[in-house]
Amino acid sequence: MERIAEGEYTVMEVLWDEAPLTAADVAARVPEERGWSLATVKTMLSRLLAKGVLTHEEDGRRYLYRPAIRREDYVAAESGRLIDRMFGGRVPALVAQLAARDKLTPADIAEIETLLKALKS
Amino acid sequence: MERIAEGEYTVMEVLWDEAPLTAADVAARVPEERGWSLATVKTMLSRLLAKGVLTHEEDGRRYLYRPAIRREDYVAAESGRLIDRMFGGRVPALVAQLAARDKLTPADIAEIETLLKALKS
DNA sequence: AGAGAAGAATTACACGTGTAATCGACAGGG
DNA sequence: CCCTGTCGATTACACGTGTAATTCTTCTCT
Repeated sequence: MERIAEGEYTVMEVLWDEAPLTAADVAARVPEERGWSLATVKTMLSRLLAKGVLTHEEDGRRYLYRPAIRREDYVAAESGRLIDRMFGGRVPALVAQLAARDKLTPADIAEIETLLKALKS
Repeated sequence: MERIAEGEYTVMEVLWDEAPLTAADVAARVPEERGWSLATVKTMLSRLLAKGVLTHEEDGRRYLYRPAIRREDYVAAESGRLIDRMFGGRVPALVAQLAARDKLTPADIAEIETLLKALKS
């Protein structure tokens, strides 16, 4: 699967959330903080099309864009890459890391335990 | 903390594993698959120095390089970024993701459970 | 002493990315 | 029917990154 840059990912998020959308609609939904012009958003859309992670269909003289890949798939691929690179592919090493850094609230812990328990049945 | 590119990270790994090292030593320890020339490794070292994540001390007419940041710190920062970006900062969402993708072996599950149990005391 | 090896520093260059501006086509309002 | 705004397409440009080669300096061996 083609890699998606960080800025491009912002655009994908918009479309994963709601699709299909026109370029203008996407621009309107991109988080304020990015402060992007419509032109910038259009560049992103072209590049994402070129990467094959978006498709577009014509709607009069504009396009409606929609994701060509599923968010879960991409997220899974990216998480996998990180776990491989930084934790030797060992998920428990990641969890240990988070624990050591106090990134786990008691609620998180409980939730994860429930989740794991369900897996074993 | 300065961001470290993927190739640069390879070099950091070498030095986190063993330091201080000369440029030639680092080059010798970089994984074969990268197929890097000594020149390339030296470029990486310079850039990492410029980013402030390495330090060097003189040893005769060459340098000995060593990490200026701790691996755990960098790994924590990167994992945090991923979890924020892709899982809205929710660790359980990440774990659920991994579970849904069968990324968790029974051994992993057991290990994580033990880990979490230890946290609650 | 001179030549070659070994180091770091400098320069190179293509590709991806963030961030647009500009261009050319067309549609709708006056 | 023409102007103006709206589209997508094309072009721009600087910075980071992967991947070196070249240059300048100094040490060492003959």
